[in-house]
Amino acid sequence: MPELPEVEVVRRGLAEKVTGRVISQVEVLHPRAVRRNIGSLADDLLGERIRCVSRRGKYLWLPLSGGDIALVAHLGMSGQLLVRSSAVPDEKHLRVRFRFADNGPQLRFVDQRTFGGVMSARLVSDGGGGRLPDIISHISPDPLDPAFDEAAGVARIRAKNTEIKRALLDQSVVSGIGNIYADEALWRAKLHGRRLTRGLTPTKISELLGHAKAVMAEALVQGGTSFDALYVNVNGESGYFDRSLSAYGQEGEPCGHCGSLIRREKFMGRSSFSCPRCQRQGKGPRPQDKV
DNA sequence: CATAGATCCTGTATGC
DNA sequence: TGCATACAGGATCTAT
Repeated sequence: MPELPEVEVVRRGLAEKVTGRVISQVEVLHPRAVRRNIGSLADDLLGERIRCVSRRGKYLWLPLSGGDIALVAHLGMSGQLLVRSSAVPDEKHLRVRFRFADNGPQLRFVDQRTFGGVMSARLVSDGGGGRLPDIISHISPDPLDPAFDEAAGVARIRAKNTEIKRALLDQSVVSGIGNIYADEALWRAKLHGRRLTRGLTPTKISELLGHAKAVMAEALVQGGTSFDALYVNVNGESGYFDRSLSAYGQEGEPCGHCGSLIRREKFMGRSSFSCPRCQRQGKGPRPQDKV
């Protein structure tokens, strides 16, 4: 559920509440919530000061004062990063707790489904003057990144011989987009997710990326999207963008463009929502055809 | 190498 | 009422 706008809301909250603080204790309550560390999570983090909070796509990372290591977090489906006073009782699905040397509010990683996790990683060059954790070096820049190169993004999509929604959801092609915002961007571009990348003009793909950027920026202004209170900011509060969705979850509702009823289809083992009139699947070549 | 499908996980909703 | 099943789905692993 948390996609780029929701993760960015969390990033801003963390930047305000944990920047500059020194980690004094790491308590792992569920081993599955921690993976791919350099050494032990506690050994890598204890005594380190948090320099800032960075994000690429759906990944967050907190560079540490030592200079070469960061605390990395991914919320998965149901992960939450909460900043809570020690007086607040432990959440039912509390997985990892970070305490600080100032004895102020704790940082808690809470995750019902444990698809998410926290880990330590080495910082390496991102090839453009910045740094990012080595374990996410395969993740492409996201459309809200000031350094996002739209022409390069179009080229990466065109280089994939697959359906356009698959390409949009592939974080190594363009990051930050999940099932909700993919459906919203495709609806705005009047494209069916099964249309093939090879059958689309660079102009159309550029337009689609523009819609993805716009819809995620609009969602961010409203604090993100939430359906069931699983997604919350660091204070445990939900966003409001679900009231503004045009396609995702709107089965049977009239399309905002033409009034046809939004349909629901299975795609990649999950639900996709689209307008049967505005978003025609078309014919065109099949993915297995040679160029 | 690239792409596609299975898999992890648990709470909620639905059906019989 | 209670049990079984479907569903939510991002990223990783495995198979082709």
